[in-house]
Amino acid sequence: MAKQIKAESNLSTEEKIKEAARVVFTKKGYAGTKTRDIAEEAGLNLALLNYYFRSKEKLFEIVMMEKVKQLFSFIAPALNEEETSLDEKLELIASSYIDMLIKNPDLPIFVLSEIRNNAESFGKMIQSKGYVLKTHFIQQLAEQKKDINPIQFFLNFMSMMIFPFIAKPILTVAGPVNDETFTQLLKERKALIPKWMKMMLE
Amino acid sequence: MAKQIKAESNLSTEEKIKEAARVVFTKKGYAGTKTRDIAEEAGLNLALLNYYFRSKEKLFEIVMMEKVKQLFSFIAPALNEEETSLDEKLELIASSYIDMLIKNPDLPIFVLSEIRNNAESFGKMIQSKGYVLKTHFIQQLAEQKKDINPIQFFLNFMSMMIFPFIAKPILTVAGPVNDETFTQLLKERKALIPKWMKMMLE
DNA sequence: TATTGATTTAAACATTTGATTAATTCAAAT
DNA sequence: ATTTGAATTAATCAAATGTTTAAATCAATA
Repeated sequence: MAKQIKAESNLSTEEKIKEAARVVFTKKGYAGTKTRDIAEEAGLNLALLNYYFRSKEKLFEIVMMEKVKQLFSFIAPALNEEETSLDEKLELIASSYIDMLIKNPDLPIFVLSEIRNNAESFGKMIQSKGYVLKTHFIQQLAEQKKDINPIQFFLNFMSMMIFPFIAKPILTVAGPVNDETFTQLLKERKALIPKWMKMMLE
Repeated sequence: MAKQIKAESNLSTEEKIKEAARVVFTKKGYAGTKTRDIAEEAGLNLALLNYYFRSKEKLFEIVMMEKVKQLFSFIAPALNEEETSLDEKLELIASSYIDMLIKNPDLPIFVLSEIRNNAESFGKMIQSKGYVLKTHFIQQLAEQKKDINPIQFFLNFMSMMIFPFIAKPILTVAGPVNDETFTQLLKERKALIPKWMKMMLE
C-alpha cells in the first residue's frame, strides 16, 4: 500500500504547496530539500511548484520570511508593552513563547542555520537595527539594576528559552530524556525561567 | 588574479583534504557542501577525495566524529572531576569552554544541525547514555540544593554558554553587535555565567 | 454544446554532482 | 637507467535535480 502523504484537503493547490514547503524546508533545510520532496509531501505534480512559484528559491524565500517572523516578531511587541512590569514581561513572554516553540520545535534550528548560510539577505527581514535595546523592557531593566549589561541579560533570557529546542536531538539521544519528558521539562521551564531571571537581578 | 585558496603547506594530501573538508562541511553543512568545493578549498584534484576517502559520506563521517568529540568530550571529564567544588567546576568549565567556542564559533550550529538530520547514527558517537546525570557535578548539585532539577540546571548552563554562538548571525545583523563587541561580550560571559549559575542556587 | 482559458500531467531537458576510469607523472628501489 | 607501484590528472559517466514544454484535463461561460 502506497503511503498516504497527506490527508486530502480543501486547500488550494498553491496553499498545499506552501504548506508542504513549510514542512520539508523546516525539517531538512534549503540545501537538503529536493523539489521532488515537496511535490511528494503535497501529493502534487512536480511542475506545479514552478507553475505557482517560479523556482525553489522563490518558494523558499516565502517560507523563510514567514518563519523569521514567527520566531522574532512574536517577542518584539511584548518587549515594548508599556503596561506590564519587568517581572510580568518575563513571565508572559516565557510562557507564551515556550508554548509557541513546543508547537514548532524545529523553528529555531531551521531559522538560525539558514540565516548563517545567507546572513546578508536577512538584514532586510529584520526590523530596525538595535530595536531591542530601545524597548521598554530594556528601560525597565536599566532602572531596576544598573550594573548588568542589558544585552547579556536579554541573551540569557533567549538562550534559556530557545536552546533546549536546538539541543533536543542530543538530549534524546545521549541524555535521559524522551519526547514526553522533554515536553514536560519545557513546560516546567515556563515558570522556572522567569524565576531564574529574577534571581539574576538580585 | 585567481584567488589563492590556501597557503601551500607541507601537509600530506590526505591531511589537506581532511582540513579542507573540516572548513567546508562546518561552514555549509553536509547537504550544502559539494565535493568540488572541498577539492577547490584544498587546491587538489577532485578525484583525490575518492582516492583517499572512498566517498563524500565517509569523509563527512570522519569530520563529524571529530567535531562531535570537540563539542562534547570537552565537558565530560570536567564534570566528573573529583577534586573541584561545584563553584570551581562552573568557573573552570565556563572559562575553558567559551574559549574553545570563540576559536570554533561555527562548531555548535554545525553539530546540532547535522545531528538533527541524522539523529540515529549519532547515538553511537555519544558515550554511555545518561552519563551526565551520574557525574560528580550532578552529585554535588543534588547535595547543595535538593529542590532543583539537575537536568534543568545543566541545561541552563549549556544554554548560556552555547546559544550566543548559534545566535551570532542574528545578533550581528539585527542587533547592536559587531564581530569585536561579540567577542568582548563572550569574554565577559566567562566570568558572568558562573556568577549567574550560583545565583540560581540560592 | 462548443469554446476558452486556467490547471494539471508526463515527459524531457540541461546542469550539477558524486564517482570512476585510464592515462600520466612521480619517487623510490633495483 | 629501468622498473615498479603509488599518486595525480583530465576526461567521462550515471544519477540526481531544478526547470521547461507540450499535451491533456477541467471548469466556467457563451
